[in-house]
Amino acid sequence: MRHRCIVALEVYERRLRWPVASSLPAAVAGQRINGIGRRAKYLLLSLEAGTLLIHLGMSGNLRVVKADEPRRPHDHFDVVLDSHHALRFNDPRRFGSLLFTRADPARHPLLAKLAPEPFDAAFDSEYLWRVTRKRRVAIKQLIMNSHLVVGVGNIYASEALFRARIAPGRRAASLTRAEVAQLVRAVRAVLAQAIRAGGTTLRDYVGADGAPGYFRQRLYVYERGGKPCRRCGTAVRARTQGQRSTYYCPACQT
DNA sequence: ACGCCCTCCTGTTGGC
DNA sequence: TGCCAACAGGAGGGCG
Repeated sequence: MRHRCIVALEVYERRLRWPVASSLPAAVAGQRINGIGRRAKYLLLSLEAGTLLIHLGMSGNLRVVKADEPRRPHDHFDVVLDSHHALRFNDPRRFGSLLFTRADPARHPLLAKLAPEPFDAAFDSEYLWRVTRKRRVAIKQLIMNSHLVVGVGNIYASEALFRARIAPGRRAASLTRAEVAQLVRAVRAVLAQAIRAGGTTLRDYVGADGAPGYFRQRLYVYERGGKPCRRCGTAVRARTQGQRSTYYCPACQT
């Protein structure tokens, strides 16, 4: 992928989370991929003239396929490479996005205000302590706020809080210093383990090679409502917070 | 600045 | 079996 040239960008469906700019194929055709990066959940393909930003949304996936592989329903664009392969984006719900910027991608409006990465030194317990003070919002919703910390989606928010033994409905400001420190460690641990397992396949998620992620087998609470807690045996509870499902153990998490 | 709620879209699941 | 509502991995935006 890296150092490959983009032969063409073929867009089959422009109606993604943000409409795909019609100028995009011409802007990236013939460009070399100088580097591949990531910021929060945006994939960054660094080209000579700018940067392609790809977001998978909830149901998107990106796979490397042979360029002549027949298209399937919900295949929305192909980044065709000079290796006779294509980076193919499929997304039934079309919550994903494809953007291009000629400027520093960090200054793109969608990236400029993003919080530190969980593995950055800047995301430490002092930082989380500071941003949780005076916040009335529930801690689970706070750690899913990408303006405060990025990368923590609905699954990992429940899992991190379980591991930190903090009830998801607690107001952020009620956390003690010790709990904040524990939560920073838990967020990092959960994400590190999930990455190692290849992610979490609930239904149809696959990686670029088509393989599912195996972290689902290691989930302690997510999607386990009514089942016994893996630590204490108490029935795991399900509830809704901010229109998202939340799972927790009422005994382990306080 | 903050918190709450809505929205985009399609596919699957579960209840009746 | 069929129908329909609820729900699903994200996150920007509007409003009070």
